Amino acid sequence: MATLRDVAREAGVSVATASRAINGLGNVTAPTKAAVMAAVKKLNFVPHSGARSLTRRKTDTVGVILPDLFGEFFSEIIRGIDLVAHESGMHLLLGNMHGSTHETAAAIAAMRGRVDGLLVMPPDLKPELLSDYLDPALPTVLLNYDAGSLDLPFVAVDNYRGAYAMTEALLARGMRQIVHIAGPKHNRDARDRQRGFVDAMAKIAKISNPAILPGDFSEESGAQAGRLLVQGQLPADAVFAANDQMAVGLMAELANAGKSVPCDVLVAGFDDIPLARHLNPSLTTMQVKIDRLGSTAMMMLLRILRGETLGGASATILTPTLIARGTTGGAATPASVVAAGASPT
Amino acid sequence: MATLRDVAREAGVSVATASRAINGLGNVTAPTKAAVMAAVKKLNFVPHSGARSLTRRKTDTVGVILPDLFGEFFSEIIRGIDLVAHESGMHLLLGNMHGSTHETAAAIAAMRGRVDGLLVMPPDLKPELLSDYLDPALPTVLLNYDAGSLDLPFVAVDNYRGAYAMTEALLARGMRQIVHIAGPKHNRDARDRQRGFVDAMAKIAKISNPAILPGDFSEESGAQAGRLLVQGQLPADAVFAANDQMAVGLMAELANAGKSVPCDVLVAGFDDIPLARHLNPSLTTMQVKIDRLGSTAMMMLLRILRGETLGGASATILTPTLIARGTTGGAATPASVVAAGASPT
DNA sequence: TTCGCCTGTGTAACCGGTTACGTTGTGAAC
DNA sequence: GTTCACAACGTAACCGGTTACACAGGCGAA
Repeated sequence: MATLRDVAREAGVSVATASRAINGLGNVTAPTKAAVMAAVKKLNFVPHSGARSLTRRKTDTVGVILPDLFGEFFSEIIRGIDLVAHESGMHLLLGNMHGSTHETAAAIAAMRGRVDGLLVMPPDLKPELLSDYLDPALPTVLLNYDAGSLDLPFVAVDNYRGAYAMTEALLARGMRQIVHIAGPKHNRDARDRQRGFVDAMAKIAKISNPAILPGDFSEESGAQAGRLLVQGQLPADAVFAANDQMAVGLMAELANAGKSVPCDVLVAGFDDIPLARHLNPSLTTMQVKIDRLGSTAMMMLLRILRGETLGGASATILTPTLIARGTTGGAATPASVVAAGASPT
Repeated sequence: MATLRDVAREAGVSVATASRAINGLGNVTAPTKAAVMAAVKKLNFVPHSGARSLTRRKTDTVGVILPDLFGEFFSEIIRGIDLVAHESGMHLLLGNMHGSTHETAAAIAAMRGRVDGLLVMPPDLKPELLSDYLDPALPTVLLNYDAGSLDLPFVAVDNYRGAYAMTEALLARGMRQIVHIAGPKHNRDARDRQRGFVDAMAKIAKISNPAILPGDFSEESGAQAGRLLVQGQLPADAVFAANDQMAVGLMAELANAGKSVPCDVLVAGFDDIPLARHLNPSLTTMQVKIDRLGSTAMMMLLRILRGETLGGASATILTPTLIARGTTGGAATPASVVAAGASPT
């Protein structure tokens, strides 16, 4: 592989001149520059970004550290980040904390010297731990995590208001026996959604201690809740699942038991996964624009890297929007609707 | 940020000794090593990977260059790659060619000095162009691309045999008027699938020139094909779409027209996207284990990086497996089946 | 003519690690 | 007591770029 010295020798100039010519800095005559460029072409020289980043003290790369997340959520976040990063010529270095606290520390440490900034999504991590791992000198934006006491910029989804709005909508349809299927206990999103549900029930319908079934965001846990419901243990005219996956499991179980949605019971989810609109009936849900989460965070990071101060914009809260579909008898999306996104092949 | 010299000074040793102690090389007494380690802790020193990779001439990073792919396909590939990379302590640098040839060259060039090897998925690129862009000195494995004349290792899906097998299965059910919805003309996968279909029809049922409708892998193009079919332009007892997305669009259109699947017509797809099992009826399809594609490629790359020769294993072909579901009246998967994969939140 | 000043270019010191090689000191063998 | 081998450690060169600074030459003004 050709180095800058090779190019300089070939062009008959010094490395300094070659560097200046290549980087388009001033103080190089046109003929000299042409000679350097010819040498570059001839040796097909590509600057060694590792070496360059050593002196420039910037890598044009941001580290993205995500938990063990697969599926649409993961790829949408990356897509949002990439969209913005690409415009600014930044690269993405992926780190995975694989669900373990120890790995999280390792993933963050491994980024040193490789990245200019960090985008971290630590769903189940305590803020104190997080601040131990994070390098204060490395600009960092948190994804889907309210840093609270920590003074770190973040972008998050307003799960509370989303759940509140969905509950309000169900109540507005006259439902009163609304059952909530909760997410994992330790998960912040799940807790906020549950709070939103409980508060809406209390404030709007004056119902305290509404029915809540346990769940863990998995399809199977939604199915379990469904089995409890069809056994008639719990009267319900509507079910609000803390995410779409559980709603899917729930609906399958209801269908097995001959229960009709939305005639016998309304169903609502949260997230608007691509599957939601294809269910039969299609699923009413709160739409979270996941790619926006990534792109917003990346934009914030870029501004920090440019030395701008975020000021009041150091925290961004994205509000989800309600998508009324068939499971609440709402505007059923025609089955022929065309899903956004490219084909998988 | 503390450097190695800081650590050495703090521990009262030379940089060489500090480096040896930290990297666990021999020739360091226990007390010296302890002193160095104490200094490391005190200054919380983390080696600068950029500088390290400059001398070591390895970065412990592989570049992953993908086309503009979103959704499940994208994330499954990454997941497969990450699984293997993580075990070997390798990092992933993401590059996106954003669908343009020019960007592809840029993405590859930007990797120089940042990565030890490359995983590239260039679905619509001509081999000649590819060889221009690729650095022969940089170990590269191609994803889902048979390099043909180029002598590059690759891992691909046997689209031909998959399509052949699916067609064979439809024929075995007594179908004879099988219509194929093709994918984009320039797409290799699509072409191979079409060939598999045509050959199976010819060899097994002695039917030449079977009916083929155009498509582009999008849901909408599947719906268009569906509209043609319900207008009765073309007699059909089965439809084999070149991917699942188109099958989804097709089925929606058939349902709109009151056609019953599988009573009036059988439907089959290709890919087994997560949605497939949730359709009503559930979709018969060829299952492609996408994560395997990524993990296999990564394993091949690792072997090359370790200096092993791949020998005969320089090309890996993954064979898809037929999943018979409701749309062919086959073993309908119970609706309550639990989907694999984590929840999106 | 001499003194600046400005422009184009070269020299060499970095960036933060790794490592070849040289130096020192210790104990065993003679 | 020498000699030698070997282990522990230090010095400095290097990886491949960037860039502060020095330097040479050309030009206009005094």
